[in-house]
Amino acid sequence: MMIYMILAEDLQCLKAIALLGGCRGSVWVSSQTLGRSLDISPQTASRRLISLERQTLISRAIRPDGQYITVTNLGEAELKREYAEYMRIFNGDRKRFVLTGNVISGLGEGRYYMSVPGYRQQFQDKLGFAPFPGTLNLRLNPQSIETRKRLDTIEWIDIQGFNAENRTFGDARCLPCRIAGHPCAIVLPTRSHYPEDIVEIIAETGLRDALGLQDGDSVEVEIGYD
Amino acid sequence: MMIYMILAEDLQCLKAIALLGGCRGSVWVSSQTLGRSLDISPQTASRRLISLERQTLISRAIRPDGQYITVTNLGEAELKREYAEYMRIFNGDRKRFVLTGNVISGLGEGRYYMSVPGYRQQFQDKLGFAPFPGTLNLRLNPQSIETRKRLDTIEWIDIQGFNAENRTFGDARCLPCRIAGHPCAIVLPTRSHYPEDIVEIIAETGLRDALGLQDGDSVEVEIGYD
DNA sequence: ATTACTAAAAGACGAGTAA
DNA sequence: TTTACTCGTCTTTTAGTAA
Repeated sequence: MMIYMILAEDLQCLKAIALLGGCRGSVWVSSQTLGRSLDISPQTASRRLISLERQTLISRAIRPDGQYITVTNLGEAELKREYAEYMRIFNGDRKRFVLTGNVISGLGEGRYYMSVPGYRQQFQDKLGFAPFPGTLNLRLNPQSIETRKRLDTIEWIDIQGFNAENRTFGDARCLPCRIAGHPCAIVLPTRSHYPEDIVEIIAETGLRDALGLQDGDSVEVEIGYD
Repeated sequence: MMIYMILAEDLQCLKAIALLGGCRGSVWVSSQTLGRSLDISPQTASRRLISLERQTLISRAIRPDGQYITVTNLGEAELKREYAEYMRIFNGDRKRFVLTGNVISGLGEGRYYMSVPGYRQQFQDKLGFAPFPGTLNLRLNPQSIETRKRLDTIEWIDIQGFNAENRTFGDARCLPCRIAGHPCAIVLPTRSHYPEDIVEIIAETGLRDALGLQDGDSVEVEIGYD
């Protein structure tokens, strides 16, 4: 279970950088200023930064007057893991979210991927149902986009990529949810970028038919009610 | 600014205990199990627990088969501080909350306290207005009680206690908010216990008159929109 | 099995220094 | 001013042990 764990001191340092805005862009930092804010010597601060860089948790541009630091995706993921743990402590298990969006037409890619056995089997194993060959695509309303972002801090189920039919199928992740009581899951490619206002949903049955949905219809997606 | 700072290792250990449920009651832990979950030796785990106990961040009952640990209020406060920092990282400054409740009659104590100069002056200085002599009391609806709990993790403004008129006036804290656009603040005694479903609100003007409120009327309190 | 001590080993810290 | 090295010191860790 425990494969790798960030050191407590490194985490503390990473968090300090994130608090300065390191997740949103480059922030100026010097060993001295960082050291002061963490109550450690500039030397130690310098060493911490080197350590974080070696772990690719931050990236740096070193200048004569200090350094410009950005928290990498890996670093941000680490912080989100931590954040999620605090949410578990204080918000218990009622991590309930509701996304609202409107049905839109997809590109038909979902239908294809859902038919690939390498994916189907994993969904069956990990979600408890084999997906209907087709996905329901929703365009989220602005408020739900914010909620959607917060979902990145809770636990998704990993779907492993594989090779088949002379091509590569990438990693994905999914999050169980419900629409009008139907067990579904939000599916997302892990690596390639995906529009933040769109979610793609799979279920055991065709949701359009089952719920009589048409493009433009409003749909509520409930997460964490299981 | 930096008076005291919990060590990163101690924090990590405290968090692990909280994740086991240490904030909600006693949890069984042994040096070995704790060590395994933190990837440290049982000896180090033991030392960490001793350290946390010395800082009164946890309390322990040691038995031949392990120990029963509870996170103290101080320990929980420390974890909340940490949680709040992660919220700042990921939720930015839009820490927006809405409480909904119904107007109820208070005991008239609010009116008295708001007339005490030692409090009035502090409210003027720290909130930017001198409070109307009287408070608006709300009974929160169940959902808002949950939201109310989360407010404990964000930053309140401290109001210092003092001695005057041959008695002691205790510490308090307040949180700026708005009702129908009016700048207000939730006020709460720091030490004495206060019902979790009641909030007491002050403003520059009498809100009952200004908004035409009567007992039982529903009111929305917005926090973090400033 | 525990906790928690002592003592040896390991590792982190910060002063000094160079660039 | 920086960063980041070396090096002596000091702290922390863990093994071993007792209770």
